[in-house]
Amino acid sequence: MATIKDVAALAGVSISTVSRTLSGIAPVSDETREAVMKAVEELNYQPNVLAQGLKRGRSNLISLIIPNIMNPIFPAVARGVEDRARNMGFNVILCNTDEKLDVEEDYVKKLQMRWVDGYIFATASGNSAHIRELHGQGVPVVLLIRGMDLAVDQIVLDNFKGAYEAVSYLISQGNGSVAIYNGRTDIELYQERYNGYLKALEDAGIPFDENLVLGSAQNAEQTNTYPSVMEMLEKGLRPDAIFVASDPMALGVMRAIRDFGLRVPDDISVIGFDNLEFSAMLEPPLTTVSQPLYKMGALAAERLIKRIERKGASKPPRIFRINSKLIVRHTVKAK
Amino acid sequence: MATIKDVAALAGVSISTVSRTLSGIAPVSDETREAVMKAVEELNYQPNVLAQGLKRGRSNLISLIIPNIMNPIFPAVARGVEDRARNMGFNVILCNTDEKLDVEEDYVKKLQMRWVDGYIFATASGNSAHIRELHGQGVPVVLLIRGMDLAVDQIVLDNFKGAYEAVSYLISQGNGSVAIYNGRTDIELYQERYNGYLKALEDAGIPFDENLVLGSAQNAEQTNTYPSVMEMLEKGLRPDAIFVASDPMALGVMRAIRDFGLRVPDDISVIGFDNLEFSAMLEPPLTTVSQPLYKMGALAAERLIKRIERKGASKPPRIFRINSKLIVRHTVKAK
DNA sequence: CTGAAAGCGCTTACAG
DNA sequence: CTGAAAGCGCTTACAG
Repeated sequence: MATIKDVAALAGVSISTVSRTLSGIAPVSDETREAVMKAVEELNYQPNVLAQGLKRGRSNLISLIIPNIMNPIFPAVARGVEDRARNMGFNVILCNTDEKLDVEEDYVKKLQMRWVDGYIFATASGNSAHIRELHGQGVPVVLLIRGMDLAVDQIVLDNFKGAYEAVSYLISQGNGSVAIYNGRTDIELYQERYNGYLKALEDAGIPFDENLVLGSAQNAEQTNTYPSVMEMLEKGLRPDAIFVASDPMALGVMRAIRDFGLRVPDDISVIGFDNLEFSAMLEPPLTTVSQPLYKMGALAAERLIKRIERKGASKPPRIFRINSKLIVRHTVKAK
Repeated sequence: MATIKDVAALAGVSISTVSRTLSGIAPVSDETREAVMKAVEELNYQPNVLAQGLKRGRSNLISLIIPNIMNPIFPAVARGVEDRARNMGFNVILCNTDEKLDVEEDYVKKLQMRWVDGYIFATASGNSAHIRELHGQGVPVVLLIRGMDLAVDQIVLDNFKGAYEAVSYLISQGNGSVAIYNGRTDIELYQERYNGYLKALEDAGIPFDENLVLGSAQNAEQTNTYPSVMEMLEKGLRPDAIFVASDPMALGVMRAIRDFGLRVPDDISVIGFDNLEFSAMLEPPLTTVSQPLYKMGALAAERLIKRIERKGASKPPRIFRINSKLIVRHTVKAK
């Protein structure tokens, strides 16, 4: 590939002049500019990003750190990050941590050697010392999907409101008793969804029944939803509806209801959370709460890169609490 | 961050010696080594990858170029690539092209400025001049999922065999007439699946009926499957089974069958292709053909990186034709 | 407006 | 076994 020297030689100027012409930062005479541009064109010259980075202390690389791209909420997030980053002249390095702290720390260490300019974290981890440290060193960081108590930009869903609206909708349709199947409440977003559920009940004057709380505490993931729902049904409990804190979990819930011999939504209504691609294609199509994952990813990338580019003189950090949207399909019945 | 100079100063040696000690490539006295290592430890020194790259002409970065991470077959592929790359000391830059040639070319151009060491392409594109060019320049390239006529490593599914087995299974269960809902046959893998379908019919002595061929030619994607199936049903055609060339398309097919008032599998059996995560959770769970996406991604990364490391003296390119596996669930009924 | 020079942080012949 | 020097491809004060 052609280097700046080749361009300088062909244009008959010094490499300094080539550099200045290209950066547009200093004044250059018209004829010089023309000669340089012609040479650039002719040689199809592209500046070497490694060399630029070494000089400027920048790599134009950001890193997206997520638990697992195979978790169905992340592809849209990643796509949003990638698209916006590309438009702003950055590439993104994708990292999967499986929620393992040591993997995450190892990644960050390696990426620092690479002079990655900024980090988007969409990982949980109660202990996030390495994120704090990064931020303490002045490295731009933004938190996505999962927030934490740190003075950086955060793009998170208004989970409380999303859950509140879903449960209120259920109640408005005449479903007097509403169960919840929640995720791990040590993850903040599930705790918020739980709070939204409680508040909706309270505002409707419906007494809380702890027998109607499934999942939650334990390491509850979708695989477990089936037996717990079965168990509840076998105990003779018959809520009018179940609010399920994620679409994949809702699948297991619906299957359990059906295998028990009941119908969705005729006997029990179900509402999910996430609005994954397959949710619309289920039988019946799932009513659920949609989060604008793509947009959230794009916003995260944009905030991060703006910070990278302004460096010190940035605006104070901000928490973006994004609104979800209820998607009404066919798993809720008016009673 | 500490640089090699700091280490040299602290250890009381030259930077050359530090470099040699760390690379382990040249002999160093024991006491020197100890002093250097102690300094490295103390300063928590990490060599600057940008500087190393500039010197060595290597970035330890590979690029994975796919149509769209939101297409459900790609998360597993990406995860496989990323895991293996990481184990081998490389990071991966993810690129989504939406099958647009100009986006893809633009990406490659930018990535070359970054001295990306190798490329994994999982994109179609009849016109793949830029891939040929890359390969012509001696840049390591591997093709994944979608092959082409080029002398590089390729990791592709044996689509012919997968389809052949699926259709033969359908026939063995007594389904005498089998329709196919195929993808765009200008994409090689769909053409191969079509050929497998034809061959299975032929080997079973079942005459080919062109009325039973849906999708295929047009820009057929999942959204379109519903109306075409409806149309076929309304024409009075009643195949015993439909072989659908992808799971997302199978969803629409099943819905159409059901909306028409028939049952899956009692009236019409359905078999998909891909074995996506949601396929097991459908109602009824989908019988389908599984491709080992994660493994294929990992293999692609491994081959690519081995080539990067050996450079010139590599083995001749090889086409890996991976076997699929029939996953029997509940959408096929013995007749 | 333009060029020569220093330097970003490394690696690697070249001497010794 | 070790150090001084050149150089990877750029950018950016510093002179002029």
